[in-house]
Amino acid sequence: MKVQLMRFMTSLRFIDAVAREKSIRKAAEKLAITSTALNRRILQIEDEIGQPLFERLASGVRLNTAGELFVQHIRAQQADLARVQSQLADLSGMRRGHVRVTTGAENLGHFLPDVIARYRSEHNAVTFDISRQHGEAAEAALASLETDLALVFEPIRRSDFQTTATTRQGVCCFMAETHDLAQLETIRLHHLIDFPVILPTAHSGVRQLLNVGLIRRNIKLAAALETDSQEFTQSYIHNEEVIGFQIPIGLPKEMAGGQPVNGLIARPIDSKDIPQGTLHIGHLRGRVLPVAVAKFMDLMITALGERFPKQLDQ
Amino acid sequence: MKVQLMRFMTSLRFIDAVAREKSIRKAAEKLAITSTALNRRILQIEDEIGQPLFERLASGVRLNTAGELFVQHIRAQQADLARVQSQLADLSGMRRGHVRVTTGAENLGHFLPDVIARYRSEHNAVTFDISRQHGEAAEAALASLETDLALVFEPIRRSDFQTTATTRQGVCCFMAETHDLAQLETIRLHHLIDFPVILPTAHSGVRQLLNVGLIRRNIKLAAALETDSQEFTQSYIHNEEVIGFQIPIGLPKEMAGGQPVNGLIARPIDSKDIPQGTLHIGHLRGRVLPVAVAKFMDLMITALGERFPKQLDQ
DNA sequence: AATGGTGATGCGTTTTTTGCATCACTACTG
DNA sequence: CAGTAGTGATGCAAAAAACGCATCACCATT
Repeated sequence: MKVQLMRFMTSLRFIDAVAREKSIRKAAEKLAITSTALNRRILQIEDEIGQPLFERLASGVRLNTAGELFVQHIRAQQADLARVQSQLADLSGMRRGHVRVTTGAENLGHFLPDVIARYRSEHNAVTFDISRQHGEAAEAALASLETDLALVFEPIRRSDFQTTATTRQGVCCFMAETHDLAQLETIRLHHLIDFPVILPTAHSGVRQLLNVGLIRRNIKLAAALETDSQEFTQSYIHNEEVIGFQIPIGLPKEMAGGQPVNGLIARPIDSKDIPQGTLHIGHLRGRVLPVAVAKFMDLMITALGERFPKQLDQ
Repeated sequence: MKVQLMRFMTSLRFIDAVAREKSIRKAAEKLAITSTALNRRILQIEDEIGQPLFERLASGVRLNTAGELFVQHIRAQQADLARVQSQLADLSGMRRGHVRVTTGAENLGHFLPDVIARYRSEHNAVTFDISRQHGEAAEAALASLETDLALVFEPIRRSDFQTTATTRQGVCCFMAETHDLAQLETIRLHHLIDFPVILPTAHSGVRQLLNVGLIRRNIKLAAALETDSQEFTQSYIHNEEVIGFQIPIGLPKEMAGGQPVNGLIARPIDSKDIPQGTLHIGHLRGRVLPVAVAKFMDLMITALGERFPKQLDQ
């Protein structure tokens, strides 16, 4: 499907590209034009604005204060144009659109793929961008309009993050079903002592919750590895009997329910040891979301409610 | 003196112009280009959008639903660009900008001229557009981004009108200082019976307040004339001893204080007969105002507070 | 001093936009 | 019912704008 690209936006898109690449020549290459053409477009806009938008350095260019303001305007403008296009598509019955979601690692394994497949089965002209960013970066991506929706697990830092739904999630361990601890219904932190574990990376919400519990109970774990790749953790467990950590939404449905899947099994950690965390779905406060984005968000919330009927808050 | 006109906005401005003129040829004339050039620009945009924005009629064109949406986007975009330009001017110390104010007739005589003169004495690179519209039309002008600020005297109808300050205003009569009623400190409605009056037009806030009182007291006035021109009323009073109506903000300061000015004198109507009305200063809810606009609004509120310290609400 | 990177600029070429003339259509009018 | 005056659409040639090449000037690093 060939996307029509609003020619009246060309100069603005170019400026945005240069701002991102911090170099006219590099941006020109990405945009498939010559650096001279791009350079002159920028000079022309700067002339119309009445002041420069970029500082010229030996190594390229950098936005100055005016440029920051203007690029912010450009992005807002692009986002609003996307919203309008989405509305237009909606009223002509085409159900086109584009949705950009930023999420932590937890939701990449099962939740998001499921929801997106479900959404696209009804609206297959809607396309998606999924990017993986932890908490603060995800919120920044919202603010700079680089993404439309964010799923953030603990904590929310910025006031311009508008939460539309949350669900409480307790941390689980998962391990080979032959592991000693697999016998227990619920795991206490002290059980984990001396078993090797794979920890999520430091800036993930799961790790931060873990840390709270470990400090409170004054427990040190034998961290064999540190990664935020759930895939890696899962396949590594087949090689060495380590314990991984995850929240229920990051596990297959049956595993979250306590059943073994592919030789792996999950067990909840006692909430007396580790408090439950909150998974937030939200967008930039004050934005009017494109139709496709709003509908996808609704579906995510519905799906969340189906999986966690008791924990969902709207 | 609009020098450089953001070329990247040209097509959008053109569409806006056609939407306003409801005719490609008429818009083309205003824009000083040929109708063919304008026509093709519109066809091109419609092609990029993927659907027509205008219905073609024998008498010209009219926006369709998609067009309405898109033009709304264009106006929002223009307003935001103005805001950014204003901010850029602000940070380069130029204090440029443009402010569009819509107001009822009350404020055109003294209040707005005074405030604008005061503002421009400090920021003479800021330009103004003053347009005169009663209540509902003023609010619609805000919503369609045709104006930045509105001063509306009674009542506010739309929920997207964001009030930033209000002041209570009681209706006054004004007349020749030789008029019989000029003796009274306060005027009751029944005093007015049998004196000829000049009424404000039906859709003005003052007239509507008057009507409330007249109906309540079951009084009919001898309306010699109906006009919303304060100028006309004032000069007519010199020819025939009629009584006019106005709120304090529409009168010279001394006159509002009870002093005669140029042979005219004002007297308040008893608030038992006619309730006080509310003058609202406001803008479109959710808009981030350009720097120049926001500062001008602040000054208006300050000036309002100076003239009516007790009645001001913020 | 040499090198490899950056953005700016003169100039001829290509692409886009514009204006003129004209068509096709519709509403109104005598 | 024919005539007229208005509308938007389109083919084609001219004008304007954007583009690409070659090159300059500048700066940091080697």
